Amino acid sequence: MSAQRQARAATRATVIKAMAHPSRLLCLEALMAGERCVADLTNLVGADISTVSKHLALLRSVGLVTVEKRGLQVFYQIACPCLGTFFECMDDLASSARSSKRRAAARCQC
Amino acid sequence: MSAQRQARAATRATVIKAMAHPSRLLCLEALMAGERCVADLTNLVGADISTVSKHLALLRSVGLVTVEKRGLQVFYQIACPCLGTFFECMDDLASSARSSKRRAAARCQC
DNA sequence: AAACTATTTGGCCATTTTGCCAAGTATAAT
DNA sequence: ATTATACTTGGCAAAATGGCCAAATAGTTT
Repeated sequence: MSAQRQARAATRATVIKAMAHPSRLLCLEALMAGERCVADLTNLVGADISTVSKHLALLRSVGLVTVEKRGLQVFYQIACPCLGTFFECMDDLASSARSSKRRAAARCQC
Repeated sequence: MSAQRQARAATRATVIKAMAHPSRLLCLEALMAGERCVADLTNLVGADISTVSKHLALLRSVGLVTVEKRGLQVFYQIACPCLGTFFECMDDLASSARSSKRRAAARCQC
């Protein structure tokens, strides 16, 4: 019974961990407006292209994005449109966590 | 302009990273059914109580859970009920990512 | 006040994650 | 065929995480 829960938690953690990085979130956010090639995302993130490529590979490995190669370029696209809602929710949480005294009433409304 | 995006991505990453661990997800899941004390969560997770305590402190630091001390015990409670929806979404993603050939059509519907 | 219970904190080591550079692969252009 | 372009992969050092034990803290009970 608990083994199943543990397994599910591990699976979820894999996906969530893949999102848990500023550069990867930046990519996901950009991709929500439409597909982008690696060079564009690299420019946006401001890191080495090899670094960004690895970040994207990770997102891909958990299914958060899909890939399509056209000519020399590789275009990445989000696979989970609902992320937008979730991100806003995280933003709300973050701001309430920042407020001087965090009280129970500050819970999110989503 | 981009500096603001970077900052927001960093903030989001902090919150999401806090969720990105099997034990912490297990705790969040349990807490969705109602508050729990550290001992209960420790029992559920199956790690040292000091380890679980640190996991909970992290969740608390980003505002994902709130705390209430009553007597000797400390009760943790989720601050963001919408997590349930999000987790299901992650589950869907994970299963489609697992399916033999991952195609664009396998995108989530949430 | 002493002993006990529930939880947190401090260290410390093992493991994982990041990021850059260099090298490799694939497709296109000359 | 060569050269160029767009990415990916391998390798390695630096930084961040995770987990246990021991010690400290806070609140209870005797």
